[in-house]
Amino acid sequence: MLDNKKTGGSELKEQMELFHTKCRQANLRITPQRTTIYKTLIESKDHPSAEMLRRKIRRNFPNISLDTINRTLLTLRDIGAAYILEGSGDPKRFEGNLKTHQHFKCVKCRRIVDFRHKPFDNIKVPPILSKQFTVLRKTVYFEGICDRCRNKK
Amino acid sequence: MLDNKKTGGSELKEQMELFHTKCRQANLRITPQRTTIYKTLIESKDHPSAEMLRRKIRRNFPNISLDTINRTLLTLRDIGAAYILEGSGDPKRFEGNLKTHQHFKCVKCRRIVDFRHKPFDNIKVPPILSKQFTVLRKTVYFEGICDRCRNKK
DNA sequence: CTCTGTGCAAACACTTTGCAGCTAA
DNA sequence: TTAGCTGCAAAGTGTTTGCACAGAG
Repeated sequence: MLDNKKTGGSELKEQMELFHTKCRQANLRITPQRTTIYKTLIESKDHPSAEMLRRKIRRNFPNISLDTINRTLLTLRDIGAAYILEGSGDPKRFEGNLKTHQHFKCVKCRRIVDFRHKPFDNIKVPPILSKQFTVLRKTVYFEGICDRCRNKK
Repeated sequence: MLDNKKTGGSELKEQMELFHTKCRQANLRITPQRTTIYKTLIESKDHPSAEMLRRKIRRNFPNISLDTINRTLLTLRDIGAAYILEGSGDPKRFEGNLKTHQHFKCVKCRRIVDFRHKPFDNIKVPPILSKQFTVLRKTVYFEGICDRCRNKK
């Protein structure tokens, strides 16, 4: 992370215990695979895909299968221990409206709703970014459950 | 779009002319397929995927192929007439760090960089959204070219 | 002992690529 | 005429699913 303070070394152990508690609460078994996958994920600073994780994990755990990693990552998301940053697996969705606006996406039905909230129109690129990168697009993004899906069940 | 003003009816014609100009500037031919795809895209309020567009277009243009739609959409993006909102086609990328922070993504190498800009930590959900939807995640997101890729060429 | 998790293989969905024929300019 | 575009088919990549066995609780 840009501009990051060092995180204490014993924090990891703490986080793993917290994770195991979370698993028990969700009635999930604590398996070596699950533990390794979670540990490798939170130690990774590169927002890994399943395949990227597999490469790291296989050094110590040669027989782990990609399916297990995929399934486990989705499980982690379901219990709120991780989230998907990028790449829905769903098809690409295109926007042709170039006027500044923002988006809300329903995680259930995948509907994407445009909205316009003027205070978001002119968010500034923080200097820490513009110093290093060329920013081409900036946006404020919300995700959740839409009215239709909430009313369904 | 939530909270939208009506757009004038003749705006479409204007936009199509602008598009054709853009094509000529980019040395792209103006084909019936391209015209239809662009027109259908900007008339769609649902951020369509290639497949969703195909269904709409096939009513009037039964023989259009999905590949053409896919290719054309990428072309539209390349000339800046559209952009990809969602679904990179790339594998899912996971985040295990649940502390509030923001992301920058390089569109060339797909590197995702964390950063922290405190003013973004507590963006408020606009009432127009919270009235209708349950917001689970909110974030400020930047996209562009990272230092490494810029220095490469 | 029981029931969830894992690994394997197959199925699936989406996207990309190569190529021959077509067409806008 | 000729470069770029389209449609088709095949290949490629990532994800999901069904099933039998293994292992956590």
